[in-house]
Amino acid sequence: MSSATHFLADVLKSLAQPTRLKIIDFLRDGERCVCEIFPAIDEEQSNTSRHLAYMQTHGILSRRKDGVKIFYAVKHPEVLEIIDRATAIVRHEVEIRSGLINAMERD
Amino acid sequence: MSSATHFLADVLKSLAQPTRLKIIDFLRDGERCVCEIFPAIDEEQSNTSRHLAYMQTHGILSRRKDGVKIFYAVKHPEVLEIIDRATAIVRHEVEIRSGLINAMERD
DNA sequence: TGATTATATGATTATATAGTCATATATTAA
DNA sequence: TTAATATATGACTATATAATCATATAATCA
Repeated sequence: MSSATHFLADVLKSLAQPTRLKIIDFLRDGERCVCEIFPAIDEEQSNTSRHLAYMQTHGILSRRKDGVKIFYAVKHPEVLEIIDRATAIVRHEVEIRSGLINAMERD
Repeated sequence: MSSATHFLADVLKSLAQPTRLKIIDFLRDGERCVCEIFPAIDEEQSNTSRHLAYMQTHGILSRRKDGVKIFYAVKHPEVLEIIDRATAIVRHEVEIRSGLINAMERD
């Protein structure tokens, strides 16, 4: 299997996790330090730190150090575009499935 | 954690796997039966069948039966848009990283 | 220097995932 | 009815993942 396909899968995998999606959503307004991120998303500091490191390693987030604080930011605008399109798919699917439920109820 | 975030993560997870990416890429031209898909991507029939079922369950692929054959197709155009944007991220990252390697070699 | 704050990481556990082999099921053809 | 073909699935294994707790490291401040 080509390494490009694996790299592509890894980029998508970096987004395909609830805690990471919450982090990215919180970073929509711009860069934030870890100390702001983990309380905002209501996750443990250590777990948040691991997910941030994961996304930075996979090229999804940038990292900047200022004193003791580490600031992370979304690195590519495509990340937010991907999430917006995936959200559109979720919306379509919810519509389709609620339509099916309504049709069943009419039977 | 909200169920919408989990649904969103599941949609992205359906795309974030090398074998599934190969399947989706093969389906870019339109619907294909399982018997065409698994030889094209060079995977076992059973493994291919599982990934197809996974993506159909998660709303990524549509499924149509015609005799013994089952035809699958990409259900939402956003799926291909997502993959194209993730590919752009991969390209940017490869550029950034090869730039870093060149800079190291100049030192 | 010693205390405090911010972040990262080792060790561990529970769960999820991908893949394989063998086999079941369903449809069509002979 | 039997054989052949297409697809799905049970059982299993190896590996990856997410989360937690405790602790290490690094920077700043008193």
